[in-house]
Amino acid sequence: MKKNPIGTSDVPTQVKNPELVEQRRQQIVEAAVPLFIENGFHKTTTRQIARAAKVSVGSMYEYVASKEDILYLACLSIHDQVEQGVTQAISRTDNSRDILKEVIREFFMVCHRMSDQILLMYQVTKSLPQQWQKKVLTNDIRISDLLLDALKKVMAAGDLPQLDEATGNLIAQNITVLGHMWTFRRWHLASMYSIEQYIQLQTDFIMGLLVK
Amino acid sequence: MKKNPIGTSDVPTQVKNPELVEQRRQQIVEAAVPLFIENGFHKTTTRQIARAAKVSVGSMYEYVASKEDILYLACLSIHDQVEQGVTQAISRTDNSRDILKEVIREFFMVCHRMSDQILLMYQVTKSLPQQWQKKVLTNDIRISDLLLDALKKVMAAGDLPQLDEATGNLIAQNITVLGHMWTFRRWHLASMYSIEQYIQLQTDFIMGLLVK
DNA sequence: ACTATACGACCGAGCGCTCACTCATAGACA
DNA sequence: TGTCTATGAGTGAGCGCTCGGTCGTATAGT
Repeated sequence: MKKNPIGTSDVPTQVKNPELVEQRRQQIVEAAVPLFIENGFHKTTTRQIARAAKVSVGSMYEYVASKEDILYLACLSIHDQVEQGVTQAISRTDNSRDILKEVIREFFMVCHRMSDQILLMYQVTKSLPQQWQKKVLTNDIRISDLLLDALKKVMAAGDLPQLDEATGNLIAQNITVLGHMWTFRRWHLASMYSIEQYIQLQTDFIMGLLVK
Repeated sequence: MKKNPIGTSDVPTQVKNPELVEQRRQQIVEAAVPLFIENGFHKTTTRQIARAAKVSVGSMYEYVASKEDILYLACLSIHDQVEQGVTQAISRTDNSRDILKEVIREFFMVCHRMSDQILLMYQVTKSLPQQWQKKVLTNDIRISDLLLDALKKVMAAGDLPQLDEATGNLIAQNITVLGHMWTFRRWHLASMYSIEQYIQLQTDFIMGLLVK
């Protein structure tokens, strides 16, 4: 089930050989993402990307129809990494007690590691062609759904009160966003808390332990 | 204490008359913000802004040194509106019981009203000149501090357990971010909850009523 | 009251340049 | 020889910003 989002995507290419497409696109995206993070999407030029990817401009455009395509591929790739990180983390903690707390911790650590990339997504989603915006947003929600699964497991085990669908869903999304918060408020948060403290406090907050 | 952030700012101008600067800049910003929201900062041209503001390009550049200046002024203006909304809301609920809940509701309603603008800020902050990025981020934190004040009032009234500084601060920031969440996940959230339901559920969540 | 001078806001054609994208050609491999 | 991939100089559309100049009004001089 190693479905790769870059090769099999809805982005057209001139090149016949699928493995080559796969490989070159990875090359391009891996070069582009740091540039986007550093300079932003709009200030990054296609020449820069090509140079960093060690491909010629012309060649690059064999694998991609526009600069925006690269951005889209980058979003897919980032999302894929986050999702992998989360699923791995979840499977790793599957049979422990306190699954939820563990999952929160692991998810937050993923956010911590991928801080810059997640932040990038917040900035650029609106710059994508309409048709892809929705796709990227939907992807984002898939992550929340993974957390929701964990939450449901805990509920099923009877360690939590039964919550209705709407409430459970919201909590899952809250966890996601509080993880992201560490990325887009990092500048300020990190001056007050270490990532460990942050996780600790937020976990307590989520579990409803802080107030009352 | 009607300190206006646009006229008295650190953005240089060629024009001598301060009131005129004030007025024209407002004109420009009011024209620019909807364009930025609709097309993004980079895809909006200076000509478009000038046209929408009913000023000539040349004239516009008498009040502003660069396109980025306009973005900065826009950020200041948006922040100012949010802050005003929040302070007004707080003063309005000052002597009621359940201050915190009221403040949360009012803040969330501000986020609801200013959805597009807040979303814009998330996208563009990184496009600002370094020197102003920090300023904008710091502004953002001032809002959290307003919420923190409300929280402290409640704690002082004994209606909440005493929380240490670090914890209280985090809760205030969480409230802020959960408000913002309604703006950048609105597309998905609004399909499940009305703003009223959202406020209700999030308030319960924040007050620690949902879990356990 | 009339003219001369100065001032400062306003204007918009156009300059200089950047950058996404193309295409004619070359190379690799079967 | 024919097919697929690689190349990078070239192109032109479009952009932010400038600058020489106009015009309305205030002030000074007579």
